[in-house]
Amino acid sequence: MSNRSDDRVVVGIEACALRVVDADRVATVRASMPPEGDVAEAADVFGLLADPGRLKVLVALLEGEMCVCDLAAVAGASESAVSHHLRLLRAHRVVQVRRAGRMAYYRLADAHVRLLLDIALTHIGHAPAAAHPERHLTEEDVT
Amino acid sequence: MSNRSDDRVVVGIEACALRVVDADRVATVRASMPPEGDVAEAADVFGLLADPGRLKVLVALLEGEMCVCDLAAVAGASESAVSHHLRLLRAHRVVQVRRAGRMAYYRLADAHVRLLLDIALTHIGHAPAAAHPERHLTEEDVT
DNA sequence: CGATCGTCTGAACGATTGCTCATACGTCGC
DNA sequence: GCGACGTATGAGCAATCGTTCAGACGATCG
Repeated sequence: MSNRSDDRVVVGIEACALRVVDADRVATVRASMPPEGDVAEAADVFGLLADPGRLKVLVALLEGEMCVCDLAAVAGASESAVSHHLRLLRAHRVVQVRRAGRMAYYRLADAHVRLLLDIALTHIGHAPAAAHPERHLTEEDVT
Repeated sequence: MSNRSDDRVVVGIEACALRVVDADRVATVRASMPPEGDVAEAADVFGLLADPGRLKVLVALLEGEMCVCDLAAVAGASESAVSHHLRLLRAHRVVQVRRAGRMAYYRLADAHVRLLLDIALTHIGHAPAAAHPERHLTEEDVT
């Protein structure tokens, strides 16, 4: 599939023109890429799982429904912070609430998110311990 | 800060004391929760997938290795932005680079991330269209 | 050799995030 | 009724993120 690799092509498919090396491949992959909205939605869902506090809340909910204050205790966060998290998760239909008196019992409402959680936690345990760059970069890895 | 001694309990397991409703359950779930480091690591990985630009790059790499400029063309981002993203992904061992002359060909290096991508994209397509609250909240869902 | 290319990097800025604080709501006990 | 409770919300702030810009690096071409 090697088109002239010395013949750069300039494409202006969307907004800006970028040089590409393998125009055919770019076109193919571009075509097989899910629509912009779906990618954004997926990124959004991943974003919900990207916070340790929220993630702990969700992991706790894997075991069944819980009220806000217990979730806060499990996650080691303030009830206010947990409530904010639950609001976000509720807005994305990831959790569901059941009200009983003044209590609010939350539970996972998205099997697909539950699957993502299971996979992530399963694999993290026996992963090659990729690295723990808390937030800053710790690269220089490529040999 | 006194509490009822009948059912409410105050726990001070970690740093702050929080009121809990079901102390046994909190203890159980707390025990079954993966260690702090693992949760943080999982959150970190999800964070890598939480940006649309980065996600598009990774989805493109699902189909095989690509050079930076082609990835930029596919993702519709600047080559600099893509390079920054690839640096992050490299630091987390999510992608791997192969150098050929002045080109750099990247490819997915983490089967576990590939699985997460597959699942997310598969399910997003035929999800109940949870909602598209771009960034702001669009809740008022609980009946 | 110098010019150009593909890639990588650091600094800086704007946008977004997640927290705390204060407060408001509905529910329960007195 | 009143007060306490569990929860929900908004404002505000500090920290982080993702981008662009400018420039540097090694590799290749003439």
